[in-house]
Amino acid sequence: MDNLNIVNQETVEKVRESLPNEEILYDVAELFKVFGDSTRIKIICALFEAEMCVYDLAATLGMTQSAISHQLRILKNSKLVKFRRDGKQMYYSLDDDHVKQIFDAGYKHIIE
Amino acid sequence: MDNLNIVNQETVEKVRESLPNEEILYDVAELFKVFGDSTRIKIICALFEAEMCVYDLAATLGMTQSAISHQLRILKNSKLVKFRRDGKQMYYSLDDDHVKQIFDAGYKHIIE
DNA sequence: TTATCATATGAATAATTGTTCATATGAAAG
DNA sequence: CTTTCATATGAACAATTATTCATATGATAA
Repeated sequence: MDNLNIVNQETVEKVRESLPNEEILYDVAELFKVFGDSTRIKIICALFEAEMCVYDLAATLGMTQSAISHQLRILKNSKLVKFRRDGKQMYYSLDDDHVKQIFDAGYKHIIE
Repeated sequence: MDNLNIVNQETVEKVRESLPNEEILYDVAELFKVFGDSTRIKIICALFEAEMCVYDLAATLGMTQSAISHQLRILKNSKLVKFRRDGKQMYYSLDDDHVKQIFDAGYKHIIE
């Protein structure tokens, strides 16, 4: 990738300087990837309403316990959900307001 | 998936009623999926600064013209970018403010 | 301690997806 | 019209990923 064919050198330089660093952009993309799956979006939406245990989430979404649990792990790893134990159940809930803000931003784009 | 083992029937019912419809959630997930790739996030970030032609985007990101073009097509299909011709070049730019709002929401979560 | 039950997890599979390479397209310049 | 050049696109490949099935874990209840 040489520079011989660059059309607008100034623009390229300006943009190169303005780009957030590689690693942050990678993390941002990874974060959006978590939102980029129907099952996880449904889990997130469900948790806007109430904290829920794994089996109830599965029943609500019509999916297996295992599938939900795998997806919850991804949400956990991304620090989007937190959980607590109550008796035999693990109750999951959203970790912070950012989740709602991110969801809403995307949701707005779709419904408009 | 029967209801025999549901732990909190009321919660399940409340959440079932509150969930946005299936199709909208699917579209929301599809939208976030577009943001969930490093290359596309970089393209989006670059276009925050200036409209750019395909080759300059490729040069800026250190990628091939073909890879960028393929990703621009995905951004185009999602109505996130628009474009115009100027001479031999196609100049791409962001289609609306939602793009920035969505990006910012995710970016905030990462840097905090 | 033992049995039970909700949840977690590993392996396997199918599907999706990003990049490359080769080539097509189509507007502009000659 | 013909050539050139920027961009677009199709096919192929490798990598990633969501779900399923089977089973492990570990807290609770007995």
